[in-house]
Amino acid sequence: MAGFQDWQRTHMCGAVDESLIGQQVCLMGWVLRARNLGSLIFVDLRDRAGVVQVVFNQDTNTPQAFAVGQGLAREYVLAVQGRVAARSGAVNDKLATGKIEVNVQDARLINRAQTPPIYVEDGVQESEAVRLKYRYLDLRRPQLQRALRTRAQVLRAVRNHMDEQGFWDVETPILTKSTPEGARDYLVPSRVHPGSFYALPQSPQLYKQLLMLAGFDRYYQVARCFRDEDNRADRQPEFTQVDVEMSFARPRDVQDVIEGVFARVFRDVMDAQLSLPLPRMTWRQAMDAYGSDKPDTRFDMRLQDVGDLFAACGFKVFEDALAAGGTVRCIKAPGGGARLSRKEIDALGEFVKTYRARGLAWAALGEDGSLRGSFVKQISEASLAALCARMQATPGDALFLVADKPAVALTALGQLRLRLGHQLDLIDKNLYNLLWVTEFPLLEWDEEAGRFVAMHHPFTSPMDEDFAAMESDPGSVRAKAYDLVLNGVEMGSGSIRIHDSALQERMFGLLGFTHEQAWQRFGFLLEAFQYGTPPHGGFAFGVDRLVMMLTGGESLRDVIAFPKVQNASCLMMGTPSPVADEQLQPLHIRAEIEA
RNA sequence: GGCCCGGUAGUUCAGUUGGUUAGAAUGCCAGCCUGUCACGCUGGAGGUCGAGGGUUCGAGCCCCUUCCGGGUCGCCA
Repeated sequence: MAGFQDWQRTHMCGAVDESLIGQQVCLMGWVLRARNLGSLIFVDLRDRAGVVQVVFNQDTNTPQAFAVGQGLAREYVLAVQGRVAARSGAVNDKLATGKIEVNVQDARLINRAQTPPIYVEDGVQESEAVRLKYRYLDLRRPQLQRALRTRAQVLRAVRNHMDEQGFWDVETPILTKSTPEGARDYLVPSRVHPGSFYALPQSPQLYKQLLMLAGFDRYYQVARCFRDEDNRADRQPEFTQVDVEMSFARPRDVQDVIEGVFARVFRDVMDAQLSLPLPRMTWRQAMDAYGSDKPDTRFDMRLQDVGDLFAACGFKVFEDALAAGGTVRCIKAPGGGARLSRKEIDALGEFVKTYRARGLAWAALGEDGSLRGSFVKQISEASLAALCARMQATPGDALFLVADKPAVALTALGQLRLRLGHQLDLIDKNLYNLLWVTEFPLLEWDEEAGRFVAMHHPFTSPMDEDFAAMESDPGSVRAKAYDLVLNGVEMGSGSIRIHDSALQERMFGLLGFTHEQAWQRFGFLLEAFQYGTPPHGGFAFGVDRLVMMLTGGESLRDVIAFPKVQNASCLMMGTPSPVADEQLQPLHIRAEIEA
């Protein structure tokens, strides 16, 4: 291996084009594939810019150069000097550089490679476990390179915009304080303080509020956050969010800034125009119409309240649910919904049960106008007719109903709506539907804990109009909280914060904290609030999810360079790992693993 | 913590009611090949059927336990 120190790379492989025909180039890259025809060897040479064909020829190459070509295998690192030429063989339409090739004049093998366990090509079928173990090889695939390039472009667009809007990028600690409420913390033991622990931040929430108190006025940060909870395709234990906070801001002021950032990202990265201001709906409207606080508005199929039609319909399931304070909601699967087979409908019934619905009632309107379904024989004709009228059902439609507690009925039908939207292919994949969901409830009841918990976080301000109900009817209080939703996925959330010490204590009271507990846990904040706190509010949105949406990825693993798997381990490095007792001793920790 | 799917050659998979020596494709190795581009042709090597236990004359296949990967409910202020 002769090395390459005295060679100067002139072009990226993927950047060689017809304009260079006749010119001398020096390329360096990885061997995607070598086709050895004996005295003629074609090599697909790859770098991050693309692939180009280089040709070794026994008749024209020096024996030394040709020997390099003969010794090549996949993923070897190669340097070639040669002349760009129009293809003397057939043009390859599948290759961006398919009209040209590089005829080798000299070549050097820079490094060899083991036979790779995966193919470094898009559209291959290796299991994700193998790909993640060899992530550095998987990352060579064009698809992942594109995704991470998009990610870099998104971050650049965000930073450019926020800088231009007068926001200062301030870093906050990674070693921070464990707080109750919220997700489980990742903990870091202190060597100097035996028995004490730092926590990795779930978000820079309190720091950014204190920065407002400190007069920074407009702050943002690309912040890494950590949550020790079970993962999903769209949930990683560590993730990146763009964290924003503004002083003297109303909800609309924050939303304007965030809309601006998203418009900038769509313009710079996707070359697409967002129409501003974005649509808005209240949380109540979203739940009632879509059965979700993050509605996918790319298709209609709205939920309807049909409970009033069934108070005395003769069908015990509906009547009992209503009598127990429940509700009956309905969606209409249009055109072709009635063609769903019995087996498919049974599967839908099982599906809603995973969301705690007791069952799924259905009715299908045949092309001849006849009605069949799970409850049509047990219900009065008048109720059926009223239902069809309310739902504006036409032949070929199917109706699905859930009768249950409101929260269950809405969620189950909302999820069913999404499933049917996909199953019946009602979703235009080219749309990017962004919208605000506003006026979230301040609190939600936690059955397990037997108390209210904050829906957003405990620092969220109630709406002024609802102050009076805080103690008398806490569940009805709305918050100055808002989420940004893209195609049914929560991009981020924000709120106007409490900036008054007394109101903050009132809020802690609603969460069941005594005065002493509140001061013990958040004393630094309550004290800080006494030193002249400006009204303030902000927002945070997930970079990983946004990039996933923009690149059409199925999982956050597709847009994070070194992701973790479901059980939060890294298959490549073997993270986490046990440590030696000698490492634990200075930390005053002894590991005793429970059986 | 619950539920569902999966684990067989380097890789992707097939493997019938439990029955001789576990197959295919691709990759890999060797040889041939001047216009290939998933090059082609000839030949060859390659297996702890995730692991442990059980049932059986006999287990890739049946049962139990467990590990690993994926999805999901709970959880994720």
